[in-house]
Order: sequence, then structure tokens, then C-alpha cells
Amino acid sequence: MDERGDRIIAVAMELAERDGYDAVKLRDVAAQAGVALGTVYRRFSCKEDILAAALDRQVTVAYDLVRANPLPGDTPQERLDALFELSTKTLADRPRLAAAMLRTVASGVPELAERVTRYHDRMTALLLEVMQPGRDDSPPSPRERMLVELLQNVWFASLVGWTGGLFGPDHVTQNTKVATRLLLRGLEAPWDDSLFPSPPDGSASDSQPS
Amino acid sequence: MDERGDRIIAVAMELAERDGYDAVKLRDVAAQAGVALGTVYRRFSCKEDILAAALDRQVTVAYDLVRANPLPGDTPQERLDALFELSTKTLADRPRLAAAMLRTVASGVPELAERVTRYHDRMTALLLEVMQPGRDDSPPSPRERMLVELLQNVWFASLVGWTGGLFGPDHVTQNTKVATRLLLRGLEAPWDDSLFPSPPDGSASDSQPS
DNA sequence: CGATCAGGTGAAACATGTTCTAGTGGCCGG
DNA sequence: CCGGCCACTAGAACATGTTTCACCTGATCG
Repeated sequence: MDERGDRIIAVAMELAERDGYDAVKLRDVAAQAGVALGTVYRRFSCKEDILAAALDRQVTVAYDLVRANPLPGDTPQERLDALFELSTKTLADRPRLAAAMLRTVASGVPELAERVTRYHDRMTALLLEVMQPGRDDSPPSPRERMLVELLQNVWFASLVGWTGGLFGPDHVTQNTKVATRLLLRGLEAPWDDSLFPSPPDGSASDSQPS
Repeated sequence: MDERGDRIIAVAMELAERDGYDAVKLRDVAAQAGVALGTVYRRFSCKEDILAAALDRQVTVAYDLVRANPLPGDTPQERLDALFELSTKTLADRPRLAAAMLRTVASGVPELAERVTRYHDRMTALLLEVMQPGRDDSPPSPRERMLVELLQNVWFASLVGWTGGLFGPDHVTQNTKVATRLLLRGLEAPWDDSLFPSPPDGSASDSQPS
């Protein structure tokens, strides 16, 4: 449908992949997408909006992929490991594109809040799906929400550290793996539920694990 | 000593605090700092370099403060809570400056790698100091390193979520608090040390906790 | 003293994100 | 068919990060 918008995103991703954020020059994007510069700005509020849209697209693709081909592993921990390893490898294959998209997420531009929220929510849904394959879209328990949020935090921040040159992609996988184990283990024990905020819809909190 | 460099950083912070990242216009910075534009570029490789330097300065101030006035709390957990709460509040008081600095850290610009590393290392030292006040600079154990790294990850990513408009600053404190508890608790149990990579200097790994 | 040099200055020039304008063509309700 | 409207286009215009240039000043060294 939105042929033009799609082409713009695709071209921006190509340019970012090849030569990084600065190489995504909107005049080039417009030219290679076969549209005028004004059209780019009709569809997207700014340069970073395009890359945020690219991220949305990427995570949607990943979600559909995982729904179609469930990840291997008999436990949530194994499947989470598999997911993060796969995702990190995918990003590491196109490091400049990854850096450009991460930078966009962290830019804090208010116009991007909606897209970033969408990205975040889809990533959350993906993690929940991986933890419990085939779950309906029943609301997760507060502790599930928290676990998934913290794992995303660790993964995201580690990726930023990687793109910032602090360490290599292996470190990202490593951090995430350790976090998964520590957090899952930390959640095994009983908890003061006051730690976990009630979900916005006010559903009942889950019971303690055995 | 570096009167000019200091003024440049100070002016950039003022402008960022008042009106955000885009308001840090280098011509204005130069003018208000009383130097020529070329001088700005002699000291800093780019706009983001200035903000990265500002972040370095901020974390150094925080470190000295904590060394001088130890945080309250009888356990590492309590002191970590106090540190993150104080730090988050400090950032939340100047949200635009915080957003500008976070954005800079996540920009992935290679020229910033050194400063970002310095920021990261100082933050690490700060966390270690808070966990064990008055510790000499003996190298931390692998599990201490990992704990501190993961906590930084959660804190950083939550801050990014806040500056991106996903939620308020309370959520940052909340996330960090829960992470502190889960990770500390997760670390109480014995661990397969293969999870924790050896520190770069090759010092012996620490023993299991009782 | 005179040469050299590092750093500073002011201004221009350039590159690119962003905005604006005028014109064009197609589509739609009447 | 007509008039209005909306998306698109080409291009200029503007703002700001970045680079470059020509020149100056003060310190240092021989």
C-alpha cells in the first residue's frame, strides 16, 4: 500500500547498513527511493523517525518469525538464551545499522515516543511469547512484566555498550545470559509483592511460586 | 588550568539544561564561553564530545561526593538503593540535560569511545565504592564486576526509557531497586563459575559465598 | 634579538537536516 | 465536465554542525 514509505525505509536501512548513521543523507534517501525530499518529510517527521520505523519493522519481522518457528529449548531460560543470542547475532551482522537504530531509540526526541513505545511493547510481547510459547494474549503477571523489562534493559544497555566500542558482541550475549540466570533465580524465592507494581489494568497479582 | 575548556563545557550544560540538546548551538556556546568557534573544535572533536565531557565531569563530582559523604545504609543493598535514588533524582531535576547526555552516550560515535569508557569505569568504581565503602582499589571479584555491570545496564536503559517518554522517573528507581534485589538474591546461591568470565588481569576468582 | 611554533581569532565556506514555495497532475463530489 | 483538494515534485532557502583560511599573539629556543 504505502509503497513510497516502504521504499524510504528500505533505502535508509541500506545506507545505514553500508556506512552508518551519517551516511543516511536524506537527499540520497529521497533520490534512491525515487521520491522528492518533500515526500520524505510528508511521511516522516525527521531522519530519526525513519530509523525508528525501521526498528519497528525489524522487531515485527522477528516476532512473526518466532511465532512461525518457535525457538528451541525446553525451559524459558533456554529459549530466552536462544532468542537473545539470535537477536544479538542478527544485529552484529549489520553493526552500523544496529548502531543507527539504537542511537535513534536513545535520542529522546519526543516525536519518536510513539514508535519507540511500539518497539518496546513488541519486544515485550516477543519475550513473553518466548517464555511461554503459544500463550494467548492474557496479561502477564507483574513479576513476568518485571523480568521481561529488566532483561530488555540489560540487553539494550549492553548493545549500546557494544556499539559505543566498549566491548564486543560476545559481551552482550554474556551479560544477557548471566542476567537471565540471576533474575530467574532471584524470582524463584517468595517475594514481598509490594516490590512489583500492580499492572495498569488492575488484574490480580500472581501467587508465589512453590 | 583549562579555563577555556571548562567554560565551554559549563555553557553547553547550561544550554542543554535550559532547552535541550538542539539548543546547544556551537556558535552560541563559543560566544557565551568567550572563545572562537575554532577553539571549540580544537578542544572537542564534535558537539557530542562536549556533552560526553560534561557527563565525565558529573560522574566525577558524584564520586568525590560519595567518598566525602558516604551514603546511609547498613547493607550494600540499602546503599545501592540510596545511590540510585539520589542519582536518578539529580538527573530528573535537569531532564533536558540528562536526555542530552544519555543520547550522547548512545550515539556510538567512535571518537567518544574513550570518554564513554571513562564514564563507564568511573560509574563502576562508584558502585563498587558504595557496595564496600572505603575499599582500596583492589580489583573486584568477577561476580562483583558482573553485578555492578548489570545494575548499570538496568539503570541506564531505564533512564533512556524515561527520556524517551516511555514512563516517569519513578519507574527508573523502581526498576533499579527490583534489579538490585533480584540480582543480589540471585548471587547468594552457589554458581558455576564458568558463567563469570575471568577479569582481564587474570587475578584469581573469588570463592562461593556461604 | 629574531625565528619558530602552538594556540587563538574572526570569517568564510561547505554539508546536510529541515522548511518553504510554486507549480502540476490526478481524483472526487457535485 | 468542473472546481477544489491533496499528494507529489523540483528547487530554493534557512539553520547549524564542521572545516578551512588568513592572520595574530605570546612563549620558547637558539
